[in-house]
Amino acid sequence: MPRPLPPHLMASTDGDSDAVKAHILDSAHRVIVRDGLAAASTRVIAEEAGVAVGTLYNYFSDRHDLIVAAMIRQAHTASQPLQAIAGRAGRATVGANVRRAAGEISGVLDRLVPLFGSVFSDQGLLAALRRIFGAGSEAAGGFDAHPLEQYLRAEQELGRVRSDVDCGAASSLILSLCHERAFFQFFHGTPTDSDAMKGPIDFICDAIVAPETDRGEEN
Amino acid sequence: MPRPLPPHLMASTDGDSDAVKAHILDSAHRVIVRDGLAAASTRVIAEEAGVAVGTLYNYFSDRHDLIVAAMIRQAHTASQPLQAIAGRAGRATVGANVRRAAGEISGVLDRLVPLFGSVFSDQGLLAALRRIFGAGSEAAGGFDAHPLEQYLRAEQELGRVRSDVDCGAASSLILSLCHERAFFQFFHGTPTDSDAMKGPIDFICDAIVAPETDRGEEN
Amino acid sequence: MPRPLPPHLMASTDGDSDAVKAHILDSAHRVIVRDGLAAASTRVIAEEAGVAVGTLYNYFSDRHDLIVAAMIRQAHTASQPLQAIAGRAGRATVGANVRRAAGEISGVLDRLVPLFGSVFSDQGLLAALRRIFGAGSEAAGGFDAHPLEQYLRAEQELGRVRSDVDCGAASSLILSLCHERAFFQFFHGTPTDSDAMKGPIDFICDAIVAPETDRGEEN
Amino acid sequence: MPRPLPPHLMASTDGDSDAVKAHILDSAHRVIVRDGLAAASTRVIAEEAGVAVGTLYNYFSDRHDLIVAAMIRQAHTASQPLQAIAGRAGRATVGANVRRAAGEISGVLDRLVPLFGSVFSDQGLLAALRRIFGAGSEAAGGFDAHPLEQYLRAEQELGRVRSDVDCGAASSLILSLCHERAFFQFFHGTPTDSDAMKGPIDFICDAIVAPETDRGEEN
DNA sequence: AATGAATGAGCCTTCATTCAT
DNA sequence: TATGAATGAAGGCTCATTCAT
Repeated sequence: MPRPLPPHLMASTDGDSDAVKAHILDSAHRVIVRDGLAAASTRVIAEEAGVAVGTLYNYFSDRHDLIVAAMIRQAHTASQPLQAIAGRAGRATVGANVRRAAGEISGVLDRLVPLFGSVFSDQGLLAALRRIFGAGSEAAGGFDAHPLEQYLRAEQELGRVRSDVDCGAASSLILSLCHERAFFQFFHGTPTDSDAMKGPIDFICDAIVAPETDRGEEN
Repeated sequence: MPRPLPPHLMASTDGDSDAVKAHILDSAHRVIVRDGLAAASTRVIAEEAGVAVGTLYNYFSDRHDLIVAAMIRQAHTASQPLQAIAGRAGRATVGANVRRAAGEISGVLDRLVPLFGSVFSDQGLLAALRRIFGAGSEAAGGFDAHPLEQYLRAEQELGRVRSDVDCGAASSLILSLCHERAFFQFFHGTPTDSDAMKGPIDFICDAIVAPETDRGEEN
Repeated sequence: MPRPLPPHLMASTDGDSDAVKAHILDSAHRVIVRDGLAAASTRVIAEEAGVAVGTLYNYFSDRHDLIVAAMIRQAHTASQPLQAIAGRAGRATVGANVRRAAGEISGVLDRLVPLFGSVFSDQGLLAALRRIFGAGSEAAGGFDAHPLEQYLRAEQELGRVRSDVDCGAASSLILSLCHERAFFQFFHGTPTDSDAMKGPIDFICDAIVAPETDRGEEN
Repeated sequence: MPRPLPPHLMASTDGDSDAVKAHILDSAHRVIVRDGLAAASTRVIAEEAGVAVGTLYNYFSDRHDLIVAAMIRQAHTASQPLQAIAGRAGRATVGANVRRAAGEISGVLDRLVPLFGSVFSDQGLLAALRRIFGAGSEAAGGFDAHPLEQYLRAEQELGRVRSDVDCGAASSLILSLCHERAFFQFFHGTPTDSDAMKGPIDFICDAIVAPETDRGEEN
């Protein structure tokens, strides 16, 4: 009854303990997104991962631990690419950059919302995540809100965003919008109308873009 | 030997079937908000309602049905007062009205988010709600987004909101913001800094208020 | 899936809740004595009782509670008849009465030792029983050691037991002997040689019986 | 790649297979006494011994085998010193020797009872021990009852124990008493009142000591 | 002859649901 | 129509055991 990992897993992880752990976390993530947290039993997660139930406990102290780890892992890996947003100041146009950022943020949230949405049903899980994310400025999705705000401030210094604009406010509005859209999409189970965010984003761009710079080139 | 309802319930419902149903739904709501959906077992709900477990099945076909009904009921009763927003056009100032509306909407969402948040952990529940709310314009919170938009349009007709403003967009941004704030508050378990929304709301007000009308009185 | 109790149980308990509880406790007792505490899983106990596993939890808060209750019940019902020992002073001969008491006590211990012996393997159970039996004079078997001592004192007053005898000591020795014999019997799994206790009991009788009274009739 | 034993074990056992075996058995014994048989899992025993779980199986065929061996080992080593009792005949006084022996036997039983008590919860274990101890005169504690009886017989030959005394009976009573006290102490979890056995032991001494010899010096 | 990850049966417990009363 | 005991599937978790290294 002991056996090494099943061949397919052995092949993809090369027996590396961290790789197996990551594989299990990804399996858990898949199950939660597909069937909901309530259906993410240890048995189902183990099946999805192609290991025995007991094996899970060689890597995590209990289900709770596993679920939390899966969420954190996704939050980190998914939001990683957003760091690039801050560095685009001065290139292309502000409007284009903001729209692109909104699209990227939405993509990230489409992956995180189904995961973190589940958390609200379980007080224990919620408490654990609260502890982990602390009272900092981290968003519920686990990603840092700043790259977009940083970008806007940089553009403001370059004179492409009006000097009287509250960049934090603008950033918050865009993020809220993306968040909301992701929740709606998950709630409805169907892809959002591709330009559902167009109106609101235009509204914000119109309000922040400095007159001389982008006028005329913006949509 | 069909006993009557327990005295206290008999007193408050007068034996009316709908009143008993409402009482059970409110009990379920209380349990979900207090302990999370995962802890809202039939036994706990029955205890909260002061009836026997079996009694629940005289009013609802199963737990699923009961939970969904409790959510819908809350969504309706809680968002009811928001209808008043639309009728305030022309009174006070646009800025004041918008801020007041944002406050009211936040209050409603503070009650709905803990309830609807739970839904994402259970695909079955989610599917049921999707069916009920349809693909319409209803917000995830289950309340209609329109009163605020209607208000803004009315002000636009009165000339107190700039004619080039996309009222739908502005309304969406405000609602997203309120939604986000409510989620954060629930996620962190602590009341949000009272003026966390101030910056973003100011941003929007500045962008929509018509120059001649409110200038000077607005912050 | 609800069903009333199975017919045979319904017949013997008449649906009385206490009777069902007692039936379950007796089933648990049977299992523990037959297979050992380690094998007394909820599933096995439920099977022995002819009910579903879940039913156990309608009567006991958990397995621990059930096991402890089964032990206490046995201790009480089994040791009940020993109270009669104290009242036999002055009848028959002291030797006969002591031998009879030893036999009765042995009979009781034969039933209790297999039950209470198990307790030493489980610190939690042991702690629970310690709490229940307190630090009083109650014997490990849960029965009060006194009836025999009371009997000896009564005989001493009647002059049939020598006035210089320490009745408490004599009683302790007899009880220890019975206890030991019961442990041995259970340990070896075979009935003890019927007069294994004869020598030691004779020893004690010789030492306590007052000369004039029993001499000649005693062995 | 059969690694060597961990350094600390290598140091204390010198790699000797029997020494390692003894070390493991002692570790098992410590765990059983400290936490109870139920808590003596292979993992815990291995940790206590400072070896890997798998290593246990290089020395014992299974957990059962290990536990039984640990018990036997303790029974032997612990009761070893009792052999000295038999050789004290003629020295000091009978009363003093008997009391000393009782104290020594109690000390041994205080160590064995927590170990053997566990055995009654597991029919398989019990059966194994029954097989090993056979139906001989070996006590449940696993120690030979004879040294004390031998001592008494020797004193009888020396005339210091009355010639009409049944030495086997007296020995049995003393052993039973010690046994009982050890069980009580373990059951209650607190050290027994130091002279709880005084009365009964006095009772026996009074009954066996030959008049001329010890009279006057005995307490 | 050491290691410890993998295994899966089995344990205790909870839960939605039913139905005799 | 109110009740709540009975049910058994399912959940989380532990454990003795094996075997590739």
